[in-house]
Amino acid sequence: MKTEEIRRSLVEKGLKVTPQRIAVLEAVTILNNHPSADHIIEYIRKTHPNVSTATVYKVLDALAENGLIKRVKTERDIMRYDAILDKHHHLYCSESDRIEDYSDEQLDQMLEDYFRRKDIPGFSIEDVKLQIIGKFRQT
Amino acid sequence: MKTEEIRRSLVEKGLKVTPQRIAVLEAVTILNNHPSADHIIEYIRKTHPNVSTATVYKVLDALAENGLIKRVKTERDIMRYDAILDKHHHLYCSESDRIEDYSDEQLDQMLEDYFRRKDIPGFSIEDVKLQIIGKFRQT
DNA sequence: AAACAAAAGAGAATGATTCTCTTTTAATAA
DNA sequence: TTATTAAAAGAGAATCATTCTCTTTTGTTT
Ligand SMILES: [Mn+2]
Ligand SMILES: [Mn+2]
Ligand SMILES: [Zn+2]
Ligand SMILES: [Zn+2]
Repeated sequence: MKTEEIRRSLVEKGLKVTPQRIAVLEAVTILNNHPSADHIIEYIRKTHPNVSTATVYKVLDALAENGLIKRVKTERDIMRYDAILDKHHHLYCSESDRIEDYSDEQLDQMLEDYFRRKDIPGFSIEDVKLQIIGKFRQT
Repeated sequence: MKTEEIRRSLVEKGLKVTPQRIAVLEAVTILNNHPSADHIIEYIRKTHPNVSTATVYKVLDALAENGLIKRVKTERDIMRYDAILDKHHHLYCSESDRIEDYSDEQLDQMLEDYFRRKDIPGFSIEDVKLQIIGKFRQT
């Protein structure tokens, strides 16, 4: 995502264009391994040494609220972030913090079909998330 | 789960039988709405006023490590616990902290079949968890 | 250029959980 | 039954990701 594109997407959402927001959105895009706030702060500070921790959290919130990034839940007490907005699932490593993307339209289709037919009494489904936990082979 | 049964299951796992462990395991069983550590502490203190917070956390860890209870992850920064050990999924309310059990053998079978056929390159699956998010109708 | 709401910065606060250290206790052996 | 001892409990401090509060700065609009 080029800087110009980032500017445009911020304006589009009615968000003020600030260097901090640009930097954070760039960081999440470039650090494409579902970075944590800490990762993002570390990365950003190389070029913007004075960015405050609180600002990064506030920016991440604003971006997530406005659908410019997604939050990725983990087993730990640490939120991770994702610049990929298309529907996809995640492969979680059971022995490290690695999280990889997993897109599978056939699977999504199957689940959608299944839950369209199958009614859960007293409950209306909004979203079905899959956490696929396992081990990555070799590197 | 009767107290005697609890004693037996602790012994079976090689865990010392302590009043605190019995109380916590009883609490998780009786508070059958996937209680948090806080809920459990509150409940236990009615009859065991001197139980320490740290002890409850340590007991919950020990019970979970030994498969006597299960951890239930939430969207929040709060762990919940489950005395039901059979395979089941959870329905998460998108507007409250309510979590209900959802068992669906047909679904499990479908997913198992799917992932037995479908290989994810470089990844070996250990577990597939489903988070079903939505709204409970009426109460 | 001025005005102003929104955003950033600094640092304290929060809160679930973990840690450290001391005391107690359940299990086992004598 | 009593003594031994490793494991567990208790108390309270520490941790640490995240949030909050308050002040200062800045992006956007006139
Ligand atoms: Mn925490
Ligand atoms: Mn927290
Ligand atoms: Zn992703
Ligand atoms: Zn359950």
